[in-house]
Amino acid sequence: MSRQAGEPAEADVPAEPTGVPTMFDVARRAGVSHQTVSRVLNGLTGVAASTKMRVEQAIADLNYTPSPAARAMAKRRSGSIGLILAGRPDYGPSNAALGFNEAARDSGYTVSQASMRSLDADALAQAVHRLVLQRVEAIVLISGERDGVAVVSGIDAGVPIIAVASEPAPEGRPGPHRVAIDQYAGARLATEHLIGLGHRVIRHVTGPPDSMDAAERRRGWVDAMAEHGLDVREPIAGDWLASSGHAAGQALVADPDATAVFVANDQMALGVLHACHAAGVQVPGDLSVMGFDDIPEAAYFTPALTTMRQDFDALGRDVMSTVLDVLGAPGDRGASGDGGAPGMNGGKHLAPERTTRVPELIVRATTATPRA
Amino acid sequence: MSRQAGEPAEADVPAEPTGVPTMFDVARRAGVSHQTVSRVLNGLTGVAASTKMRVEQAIADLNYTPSPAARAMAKRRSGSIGLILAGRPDYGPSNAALGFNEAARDSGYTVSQASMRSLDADALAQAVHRLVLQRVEAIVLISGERDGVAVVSGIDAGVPIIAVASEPAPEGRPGPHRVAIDQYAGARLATEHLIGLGHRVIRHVTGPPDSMDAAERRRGWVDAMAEHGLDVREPIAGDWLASSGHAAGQALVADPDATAVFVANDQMALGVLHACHAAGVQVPGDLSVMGFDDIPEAAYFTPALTTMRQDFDALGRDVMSTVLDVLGAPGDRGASGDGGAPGMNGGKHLAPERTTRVPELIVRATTATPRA
DNA sequence: GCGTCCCGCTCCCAAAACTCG
DNA sequence: CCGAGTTTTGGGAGCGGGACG
Repeated sequence: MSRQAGEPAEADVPAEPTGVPTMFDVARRAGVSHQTVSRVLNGLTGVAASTKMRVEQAIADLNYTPSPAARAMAKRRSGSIGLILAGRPDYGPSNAALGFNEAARDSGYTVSQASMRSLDADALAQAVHRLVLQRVEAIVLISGERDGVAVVSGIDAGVPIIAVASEPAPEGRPGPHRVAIDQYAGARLATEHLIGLGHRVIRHVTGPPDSMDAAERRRGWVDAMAEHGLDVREPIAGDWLASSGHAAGQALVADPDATAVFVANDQMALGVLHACHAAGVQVPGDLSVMGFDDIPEAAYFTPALTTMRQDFDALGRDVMSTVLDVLGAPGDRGASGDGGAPGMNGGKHLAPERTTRVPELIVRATTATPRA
Repeated sequence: MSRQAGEPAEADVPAEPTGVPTMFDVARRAGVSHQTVSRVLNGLTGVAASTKMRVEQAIADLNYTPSPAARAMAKRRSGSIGLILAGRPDYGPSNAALGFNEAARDSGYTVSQASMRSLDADALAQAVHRLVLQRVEAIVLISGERDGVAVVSGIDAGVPIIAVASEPAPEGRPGPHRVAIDQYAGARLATEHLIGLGHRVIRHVTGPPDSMDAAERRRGWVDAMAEHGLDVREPIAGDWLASSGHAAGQALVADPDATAVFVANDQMALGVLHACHAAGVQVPGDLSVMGFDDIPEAAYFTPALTTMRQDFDALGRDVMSTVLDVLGAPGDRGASGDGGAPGMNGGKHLAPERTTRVPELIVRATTATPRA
């Protein structure tokens, strides 16, 4: 009886709804029960075609849309996935996140983002916690930091966690599900390209120590060199930023032996190029430079950068596909990964291809045969 | 009575909760009623310190966290804001989104992301629609497209919409709330820097026609030139990508008069630099080049790029601050902007500074006095 | 500080309507 | 015309918390 008094006394016909219409409003208008409305809403069978039509008409008339909160409460499923993007919003992560976002939407999931510039352990743990409070059904972590994944593994989130991580899980502690592009293979390809050109002394500029991608790229370089019987020189440490590439470049130009360098990402390669130019070192005449990522600008570096292209968009989709697998596999809800028999992923959603993607070599103008 | 039969006959003591604990579980454990729990949860007064402590202990013991769905339903507030990031995830938008995300979190809001690579009208309208279905309390659009804002203005979302848009609203149709960095002022600063150096023929490479930022930067360039009595040459059309900058650069090097160029963003400036290098045109000796944005790589272009720095992170925070204002101002819930008296924004949250930010000139090595 | 009702929807169960032989 | 078997539909009890009285 909280209705306003003084209404035209119209028997007991419930007044027209004022705020957002509910299922009951629709039901009344269609002359059916709320239950029937629920049925047509969820596409259940057992509703006469004519009734269904009436209900749909009423829904349209009222401009009714179901309340996600009520639905989530009743079904005990939020229908949303948490996404944590930690660190600088670089080309790779941003694009992977976008691909993931679109894939999630296509699968009917909503994505709740908890991004942050910082990648310290506390902040990360808090982000996971906030997402858990939100009752997301899974958490996706995009941040190549090894420690980040470790932090997250340590949390018993109660929901599956899927991380973009190119390194395999450490023995014994499975941790989150891992998805990635094969950095190791890409690095080998890059190094072999240089070797194939005839280079013998190929140096490497790494990414930051805590980056798994950086470690895998370095490992690929080491293995390729070793396999070809080439000397593995001490790598030069970088941090993904062009500035560190610049510093590395200054060290490189002082190395009389090096005829080529495999730089762990394009931004640093830009820095190297800059240093070479400043020092009068010709690229690729005096030094061949190889990048990694193929950011859109790479083709317009001076000279145009030879690099490894990665399909980040596809990576994002792979992540979502993994989420679906994990969510579809009952009994696997929890932070820890597949402790059971591998390969027996019996979810209703199966990733069409679970083979890891490999970066693609894009040859441009910074690599050539070494000087005679 | 849906309990499993065969339980140890233990009178009628409600069984220990099995799944996620609820308020009632907490209440029982603390020996209070469920809404006393609610009170301490919401920090309301009127709870004895001792009781409060018991409740808190119970909460901790049970590891209880309130259900956001239930709360949303009861309070009729989702506590979440929708974010649409449309188009390529470039440096600017990505960082603004990050800043926004962090600010939203700090304000206790959750952000539901609906991003997409495409920026066509339909996709955008659908994104808005999906967000509305999710009952977000406001929608933020980050995408410099004029049409995007137009599309969104046309939708009666029923919730406030805040767009990053550097152009003022067209007369008559206020549309969404607008927040931006002052592109016009930045462009004037850039142009004046060049003029101050002594350049007379300064050309301009624009961003895509539908970009508001591009239009404002162009307008700034035009006005600055005109005010100094300089000839306003036909601008060269670009699309933000380095490739278009490269094409523009090729046209530029063929222009014997031009001694400087103001390029609408750093990526295109990179393309211009590339073209200059290929054509043997010295920068800044023969041609001064000015960029816009100051992406992290700009300092390592060859030569290092003079450009205008924008604080995207702050922009993101400004957006959130505006959202808070709008949400705090009752009676303004709807897609249309402030039809009322401006300045009287009486929300409980007031942006500390609502003055528009201006980009900052970063002088590096691509600009100099024109050749004699 | 506690009882009570309500938020908007889903699920379980039963009632009604219809089909046929 | 009846009863059994099938649809189609409706009733009511939660789900987990918030606002009053």
